[in-house]
Amino acid sequence: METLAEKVLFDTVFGRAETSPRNFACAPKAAPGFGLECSDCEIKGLSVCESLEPDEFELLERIGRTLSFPAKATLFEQGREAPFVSNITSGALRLSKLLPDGRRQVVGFALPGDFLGLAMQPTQLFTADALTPVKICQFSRVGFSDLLDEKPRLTRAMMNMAAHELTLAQDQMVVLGRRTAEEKIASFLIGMRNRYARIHGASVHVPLPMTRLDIGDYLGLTVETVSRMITRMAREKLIVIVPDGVRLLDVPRLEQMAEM
Amino acid sequence: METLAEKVLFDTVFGRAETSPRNFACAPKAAPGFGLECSDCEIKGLSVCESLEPDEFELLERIGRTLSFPAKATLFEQGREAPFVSNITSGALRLSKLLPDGRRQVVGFALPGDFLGLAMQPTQLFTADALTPVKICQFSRVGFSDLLDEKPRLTRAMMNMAAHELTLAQDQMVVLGRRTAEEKIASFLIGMRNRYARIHGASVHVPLPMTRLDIGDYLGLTVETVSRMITRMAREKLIVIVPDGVRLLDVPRLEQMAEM
DNA sequence: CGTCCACTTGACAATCGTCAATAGCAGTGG
DNA sequence: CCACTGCTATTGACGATTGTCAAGTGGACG
Repeated sequence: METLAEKVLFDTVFGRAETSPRNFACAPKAAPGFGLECSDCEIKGLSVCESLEPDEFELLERIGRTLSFPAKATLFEQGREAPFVSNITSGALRLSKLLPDGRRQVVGFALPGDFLGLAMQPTQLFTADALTPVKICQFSRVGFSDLLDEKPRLTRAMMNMAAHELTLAQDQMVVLGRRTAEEKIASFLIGMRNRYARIHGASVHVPLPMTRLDIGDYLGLTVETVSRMITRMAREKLIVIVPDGVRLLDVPRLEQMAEM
Repeated sequence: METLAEKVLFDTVFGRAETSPRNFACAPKAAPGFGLECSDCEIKGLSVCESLEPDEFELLERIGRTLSFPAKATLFEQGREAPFVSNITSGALRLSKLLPDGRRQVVGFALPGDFLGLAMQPTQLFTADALTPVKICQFSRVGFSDLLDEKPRLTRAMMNMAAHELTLAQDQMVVLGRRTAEEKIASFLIGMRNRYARIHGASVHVPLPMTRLDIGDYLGLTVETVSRMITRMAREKLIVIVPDGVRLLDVPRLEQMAEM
């Protein structure tokens, strides 16, 4: 339901994707309460689950369940117990760390296919808030951990995913440490576009479900600087600001600014 | 032993390893000096190897070799082929990413027990330079990858290590994005102390094998700012500058400044 | 003894943050 | 329907932390 609404929003606001979307072929069933329906899963091809044989999904289905959260819901908080790990199937999350004095660092935005709890730690290392209505596929942490011991290919997939996240984190370090405000925004926009491309297919339309404050806390900037830079890029015809996102006008130029 | 060091230096300086990758998994070498001696390994308890049964070390010994590098040697360069992965057994490395215009971000300093090549990518994602003489335990990437498919516990250990690195990277994002110059230095010093504590045991003496420039490129600061902050902290009796490092005088205060 | 490099220190500049005011929009309730 | 509230975004003026430029010290090494 949320997914459908999202897709409608996406299509309404941004028009059709440049290349055909790959993952919305079949309509998902709203799963009431418990139980998984992996065979219907819309992000099968993106998640760690793809490393399992079809019959192995049964094991997952037994220890997992699907859950929905409304926008603005907090899925879990930094420092609390972490009894579950989960796989995002639709929606967007903000993952953030809070400093004692209130300063905040957004360590990432989680999208469909992303896994929460890679660290398999007993306590949460950051807070996760829903930016849109969100659906996840949730597993008991210890149950999932036990499953890893039985399914080497799943472990391998998790290792690859962790390694991939690590390289993204290192790229983000470069952005945070060595780039100007304008370059940070450019690299953020290009990065979001690339991430949506994996899910919806390539498009110059980039939904931004997070606020300017969230973007600032992700890039190590203030709201005001984010706003000024986005305004400036719009004035310079690099982008157009649309409701709930932006449209990229000069991708080559933006990519050059974001260049690694 | 001296012969080996010279040969390695030769290979390093003249780039033999990177231009003609040899497959050590298949090479039936029994040359004295080559091969592993895992039973004598000084970082056994710290590395991924600890996840293996004693008899499984034999497999590692067959596909790996030990190598030494002098200080300032470049182990590998960003963008080049990555035929090997390795485990650091002694020394310290600087891992850095270079931007087209010359700006540099140090993404980490690698110490004994750290693993290079977690991402298992065919090309290097960053450059690794020796800050001190370095010893590593090196494996062919594909050979090691194959071993992972046979040894689930090793895969699990690698996953945990990648996940741990990821949490460290996220902590570093907070430092880069949301901390002042002084806090960055404090958190860097406390972080280095904690890492050395795992290896050598706790101590207020913190060796700093890297230059101020390296520290700046790690923390998103300039050399001058790093120098000023360290000088100031020494003036305020938080630390004492000693040859090749610092001595921490007021650890509680520093920890408070670095607090997460 | 001279060169090189790391480090330090000072003066000045600029990017970005802080503070403040305002507009726009959605939701709420009289 | 409209006032009211609260949040987000934008814009301007000003300020400070940090970067830039420059000069100089000291240690390592040939």
